[in-house]
Amino acid sequence: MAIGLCFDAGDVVFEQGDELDRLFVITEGMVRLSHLTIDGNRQITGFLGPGDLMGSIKRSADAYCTAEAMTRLVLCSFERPRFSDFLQHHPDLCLKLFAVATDEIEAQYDHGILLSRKHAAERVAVFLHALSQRAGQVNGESPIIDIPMSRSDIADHLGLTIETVSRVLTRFKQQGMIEFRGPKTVVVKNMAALDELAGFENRPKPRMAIGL
Amino acid sequence: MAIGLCFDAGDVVFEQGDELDRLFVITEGMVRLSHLTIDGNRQITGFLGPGDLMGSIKRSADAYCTAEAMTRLVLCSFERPRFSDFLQHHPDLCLKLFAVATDEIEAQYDHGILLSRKHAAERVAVFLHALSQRAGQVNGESPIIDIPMSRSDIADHLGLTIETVSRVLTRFKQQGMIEFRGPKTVVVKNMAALDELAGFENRPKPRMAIGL
DNA sequence: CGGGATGTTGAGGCAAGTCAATCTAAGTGG
DNA sequence: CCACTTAGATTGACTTGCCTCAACATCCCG
Repeated sequence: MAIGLCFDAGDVVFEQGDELDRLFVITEGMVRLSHLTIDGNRQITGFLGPGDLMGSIKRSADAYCTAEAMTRLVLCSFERPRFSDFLQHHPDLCLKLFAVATDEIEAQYDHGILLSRKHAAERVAVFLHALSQRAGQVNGESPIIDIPMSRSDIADHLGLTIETVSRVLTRFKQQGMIEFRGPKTVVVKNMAALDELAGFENRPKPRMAIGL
Repeated sequence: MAIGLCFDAGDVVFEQGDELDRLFVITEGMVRLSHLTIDGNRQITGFLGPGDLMGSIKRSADAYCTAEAMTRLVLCSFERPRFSDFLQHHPDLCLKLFAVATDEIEAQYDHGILLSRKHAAERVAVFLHALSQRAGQVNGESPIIDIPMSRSDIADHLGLTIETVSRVLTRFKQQGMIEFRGPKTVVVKNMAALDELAGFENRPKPRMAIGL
């Protein structure tokens, strides 16, 4: 029933508009989900990692997003009809998945607030905070954050421009909050200040994400 | 199992942070869902109407939003544990609900794009478009839209200020796109122009919404 | 016919976008 | 190993759309 799949960085797993009747669980690597609007804007709806779910989950449908491998990627693929059958016979799992979906709705509410009400610096702070959380390593002081995505990806995720993202990051550097080890690696020198800026709402983050 | 409930306009059904172990199906009337951030911003996460679902759907949790009746309101209330049991024994319904949840995720993706990339005029156009859709009456020409919510609600839903919402509406009026019959009733004189502005993506809208 | 809530209009400022010019990093081939 | 190329990132000057603040108009309900 399940098929293993491998992709290289940059490969497209599925494309927006593709008729997709399949869903995936990420085993290894990271995925970027992006959506193009008719007026040519790209929105990064999310970044997924190991354990996360993506693809056509409800009835068969055209994919909302394009899914691209950001790193070497290992996936587990399921045919949706079979998966639906499976869920029919495992109602407990179905309920769990439903909970994951509602968590994602809440996460999107939060993201909407970020997009509509937060300043550029706050958005970037939230983003860095989320990255450091994901890394999981609570390196007491000065955690090192690896930023696997481009400035353009960050901008399209946070509703900013690459220039603004760049400017905010250099301001953070000048303020001594962070230090750079190359443009894709950051050392957080003042986590408290970052959390303060992020306006950290102490809601526990769901351990599993979902993408469409 | 199910209990009927009645509210007057302005009544609070449940409040953000309340421990909520109950979910509701709206029978009659409209509900406004709002979320307050720690920095004092209010975000209207959505407006719900007849047939829509809201409340604590996953595990018991503190409510994310405050739910207020915008009109006289009739609800059907369910205890979550019993509802979960019910779902356990009706996996087909569980799958349907899951589909509703994923529709909501998509809707939130779209809303995020609106909040991050669309101009004030486009946002208001999308909003008016959605209102006219909901009304359902495809009055060939010049549909009449009833706007049950305040400018403040609209602003907090679209990530704008009341002043900007007001300005955009008067601009629409000056351009001959709409006409006012009082501040809460609008006649659309040029639907094509409105759709154009809204950047109408021809995705079929889900018939059922969900709120947390 | 008040008076509070809601909506509109105007003037001015600012955060972030746009446009454009470097700077840097990472290849690539001679 | 080094010039050359190219994509990505940074920085700067300028513009602008929306927010802020403030005044005014209108609606609604006792």
